[in-house]
Amino acid sequence: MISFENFIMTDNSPIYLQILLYIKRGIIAGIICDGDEVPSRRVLSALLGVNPNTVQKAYKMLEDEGLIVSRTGAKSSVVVTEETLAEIRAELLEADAKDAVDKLKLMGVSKEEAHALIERFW
Amino acid sequence: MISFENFIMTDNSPIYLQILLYIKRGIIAGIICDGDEVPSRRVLSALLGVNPNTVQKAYKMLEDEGLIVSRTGAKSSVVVTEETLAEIRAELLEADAKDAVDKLKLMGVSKEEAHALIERFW
DNA sequence: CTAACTGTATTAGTGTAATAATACAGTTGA
DNA sequence: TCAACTGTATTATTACACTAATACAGTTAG
Repeated sequence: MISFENFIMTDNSPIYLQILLYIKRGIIAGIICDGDEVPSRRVLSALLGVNPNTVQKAYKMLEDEGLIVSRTGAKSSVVVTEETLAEIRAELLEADAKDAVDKLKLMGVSKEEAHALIERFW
Repeated sequence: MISFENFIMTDNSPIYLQILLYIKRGIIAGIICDGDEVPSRRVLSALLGVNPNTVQKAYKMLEDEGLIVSRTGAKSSVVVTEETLAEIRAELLEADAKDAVDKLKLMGVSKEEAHALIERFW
């Protein structure tokens, strides 16, 4: 059963996307592995304090991407292959790094300062 | 007149917030300075391909934060004091760095890899 | 077996982002 | 002066995120 301990609700982006990204990042980190069970829609919605439909939307998108399998009545679990792992790693890790670099550059931060910021907030 | 050359529409966050943040980051970078004129609501909306009301919403929020001054009929311009500069710098620069660090950590990236990513995408 | 859980689906309602079309008041430069 | 710009405001409409309540079908552990 995968954990949502480190899940933090950030603003300005849809909750279903935050759930989706949290799971994808967990997969990239190797914390969430092939075969791991995800919490049921009802359980996770209660845990996060959101509507079951919101969780369902996130899970449905994950299923459409082939990252979880669901069947009526049974628990849903994670599916990770080498291909999908490489895909989402390229999709997220690089996107996040690029996004951060862009923002810092826009604020006139030098590369040295960027490294210092990494050190400071790590 | 401040420029929107480097403005890129990123998804999943409201356009009016993207406009607001673009201007704040420009102020932090020192590219947008006290007294600089901002494009009129109609001009900027045409430039970005969005509705004038969307720009107005961003400008209204900037005015509420004391970062621009507007008066009917005249052009609006930026107001930057040492205090507001320090405020938004702390608000944005640290938030962006912290956000990036959190995301990378969540993906199991090491501090060394993070530095490498900065180098790669700078 | 069956109760308690699963996933899935539907309908209705709320709030907000964004668009569209106007209107009006004030400023400014030629 | 006055036309062309400014800011500001209003109303209506669309789309989406989210909530709420409910229903039904299938699974699973005791």
